[in-house]
Amino acid sequence: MANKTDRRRDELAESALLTLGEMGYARASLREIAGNSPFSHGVVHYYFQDKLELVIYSVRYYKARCVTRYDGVVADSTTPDELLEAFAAKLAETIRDEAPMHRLWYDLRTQSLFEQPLRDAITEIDGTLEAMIWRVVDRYATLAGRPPSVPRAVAYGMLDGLFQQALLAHAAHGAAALDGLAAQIRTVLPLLLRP
Amino acid sequence: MANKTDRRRDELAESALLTLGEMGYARASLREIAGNSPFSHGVVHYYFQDKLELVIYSVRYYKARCVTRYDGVVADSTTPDELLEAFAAKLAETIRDEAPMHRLWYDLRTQSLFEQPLRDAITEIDGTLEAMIWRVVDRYATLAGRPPSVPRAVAYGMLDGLFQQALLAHAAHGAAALDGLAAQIRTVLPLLLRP
DNA sequence: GCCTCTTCTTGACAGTTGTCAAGGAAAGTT
DNA sequence: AACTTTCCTTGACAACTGTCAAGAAGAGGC
Repeated sequence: MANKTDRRRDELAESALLTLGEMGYARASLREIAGNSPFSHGVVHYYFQDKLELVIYSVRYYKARCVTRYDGVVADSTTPDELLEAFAAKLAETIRDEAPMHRLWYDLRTQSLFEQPLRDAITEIDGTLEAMIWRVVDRYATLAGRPPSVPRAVAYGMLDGLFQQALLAHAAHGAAALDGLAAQIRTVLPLLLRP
Repeated sequence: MANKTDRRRDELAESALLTLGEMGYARASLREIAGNSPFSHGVVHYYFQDKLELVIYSVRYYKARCVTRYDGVVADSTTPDELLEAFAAKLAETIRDEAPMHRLWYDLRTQSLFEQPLRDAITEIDGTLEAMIWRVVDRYATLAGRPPSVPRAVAYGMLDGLFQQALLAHAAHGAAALDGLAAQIRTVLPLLLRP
């Protein structure tokens, strides 16, 4: 019973993510979201109290899957350079394949600066992303036999900034920007280890 | 004549920035913007063609002033450490004093991922911010007598990412986050120079 | 005073939004 | 088969949006 309800919620979340990724948080109306789903617009209020609740549920639903994106890279790499290359490739790949989801994430994170109701959920998810990145950096340090030179928050802030710039460049200049990102990662990751 | 018109445009921009910084791009209506100005809501279309034109004009108006924010730091510092401390302090200060303007900037930059009409203006302004940051890093390198270890775009992406995280932390946990930012800058800036 | 051009206000327009209530359809239970 | 509960659609609501046209208010020249 709760199972079936959650199934529907997930289904709605999946449709919502499509629309949200295409239009952004502000311009994605419930009617548009429902239009990209097998249901009508009224059903949203049967499964969610708010537009906000739907949005938060949806982004949680997405991020829950994507925080494991680099775990394979971490597990499979046996040398620092191999990890670095695999990580850089994966970063570029996800911009290429999931740009709408990433811009949605940055959209919501920025909206959380204006709407408190979003803040807690966003802060929590951002923390899981930081942990995800730190697993990569930490493994990279282990493989290199050198300790990290920066704390978790710094590693995440730096790499997230580069990722965001790459996303912007990808939107502006197309796929060529992705090569730039890989090069940047090759420059930056070694700086995150003590010499 | 063109002078008086531009005067009014600036006046409207100033009011618009107040409202935009408070509500964000999506929820700041022209009526609300005009309500925080000495004029009525119709006047916007006398001086601007669009809401978009007003918003772009406004953010340009603001950023034109604020890209010189660190020029004093660059000009007055005589040692690497002095520059570093002054830069870190200035970063924290502007989050404390101008948080609404910064969240507006990130809001617009993210919206440019969804609305092409915004993209060119945003890309151009982002370039001036990159140049602003590079003037700091370049001067830091000169004072230290060591060359930078990363290109412009990397320096900007990294520092912008840290700044954004600090802005988020400031919104979530208050002014305490600003000390963290200063500490992070002390950690990161030296990494941007070749050993 | 009269006329003209600029500046600004008012009021309306068509469209969209989140929300919700009323009731139909479907599924499950007895 | 009758009844109950769950699920979903439809249609309406009040509020809000960007835009624009009509005309008032003001400034300046004659």
